[in-house]
Amino acid sequence: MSYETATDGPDLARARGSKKRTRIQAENEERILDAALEVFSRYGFRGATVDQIAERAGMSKPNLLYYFRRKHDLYTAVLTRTLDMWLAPLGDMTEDGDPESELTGYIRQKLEQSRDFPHESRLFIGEVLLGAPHLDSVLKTDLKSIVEEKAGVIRRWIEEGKLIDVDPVHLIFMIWATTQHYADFDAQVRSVLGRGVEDPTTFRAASDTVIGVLMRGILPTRD
Amino acid sequence: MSYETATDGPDLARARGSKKRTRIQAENEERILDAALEVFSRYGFRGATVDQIAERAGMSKPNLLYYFRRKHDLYTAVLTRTLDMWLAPLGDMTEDGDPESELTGYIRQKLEQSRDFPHESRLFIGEVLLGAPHLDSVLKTDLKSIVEEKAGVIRRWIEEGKLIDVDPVHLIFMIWATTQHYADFDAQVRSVLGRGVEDPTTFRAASDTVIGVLMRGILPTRD
DNA sequence: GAAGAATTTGTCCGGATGGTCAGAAGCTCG
DNA sequence: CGAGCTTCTGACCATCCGGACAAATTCTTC
Repeated sequence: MSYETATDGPDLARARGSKKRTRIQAENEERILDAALEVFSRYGFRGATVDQIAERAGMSKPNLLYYFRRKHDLYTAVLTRTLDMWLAPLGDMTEDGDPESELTGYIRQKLEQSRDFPHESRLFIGEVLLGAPHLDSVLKTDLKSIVEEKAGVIRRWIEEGKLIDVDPVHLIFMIWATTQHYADFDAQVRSVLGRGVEDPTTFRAASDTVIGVLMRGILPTRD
Repeated sequence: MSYETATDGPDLARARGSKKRTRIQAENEERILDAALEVFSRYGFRGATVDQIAERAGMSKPNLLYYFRRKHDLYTAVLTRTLDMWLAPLGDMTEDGDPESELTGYIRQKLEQSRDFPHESRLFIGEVLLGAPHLDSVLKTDLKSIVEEKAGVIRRWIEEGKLIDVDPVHLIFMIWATTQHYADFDAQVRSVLGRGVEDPTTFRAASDTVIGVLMRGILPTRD
């Protein structure tokens, strides 16, 4: 005879319809997600262990598993939370306002993201590296559509003669690549420069160079 | 009583001084390294299993371990082999010849590398992502020195007025980032475009955009 | 063609790790 | 203050995986 009063954990309970989150739940889930982000981004999905995450979150493994029943659930949760933030700056880029300041602003935001949220960036690239098995569908829908939308904006700027003729999608790729580089390849950057982007001097040089070269590369000549 | 005629495996034998490699050794080590590259680049060090690599190499796990006694040895071997190739194009860039064709050539080579050897590129980034534990020392010596050398070349070009004033090291980072993006973020590129760089049209658009924007971004105006 | 070395395999081991489970402890609210 | 729910834990299990080993098989060489 099984123990009748036992529950199935907060996730399942909520999945069944009860929508309340207790104070303890909210706190712990937050702590767990933060810990998971750090560990997953550093060691990858397989490299991370549940014990490790639990320890960093300051709780026992079974207790962590009480909140997220499978390692995989936890990973997905962190990933989803991250993707939203990752995409946010692109959404800010609007057709009003001139291309120069819009694009410069976007690039700067991405660089700041790399500096301030390297874990998120690395978590994301780690997933993509593995072929994006957990968010393939999201990439093919959400990501694709926002890229297409913004590519449209850029294309209109080009038509108006405000930018030289470049492939908008590849331009976006270039922006992503050059900005994320400072988070994703942190170890490499650090080996060569002796410091990472968190160093103000490095950040300055990086943003001047990236913004300088990219903008010069796409703005019409008018010197 | 142990089996007296048993050997210690080819690697150890060679490490002890005997320099011969049998035909079988050469063939198998090659097969193993190829298999290891594919598996490691796809799943990362921890994600890859020795069984998996052995299977792909068409041999049993103990037999693979006969050639590389530890998973870690195998990983290091693949990584070293890869790093050399990864750095090669940069070495080709020489101070003679004009900056435009030298840099354009370099960028094109890196793009071709991304297209033709994506596994190598991904293996490398996977390692860097994890903080480059296995090749930290190599990065801090070999990589650092070649980057500094080439930064010097670029700096001289700038002094001669052949390039605009940019930070050479960050420029090199930009080139690496934009070119490797097509290998490392393959899954993302594919989600957005529906095809990867192996597609000639995509490759064309990518190289036109990357080379176009970067070169326009650093060459002095003369329109 | 046989001695001896190189290569290959089946089997096994121990540690790590994801996940389970029964119950203990803590909260909350009447 | 105590019933009933939520939260937490120690102990445990099954599986996966790197690696060891002894012996079988295949090469090489004389």
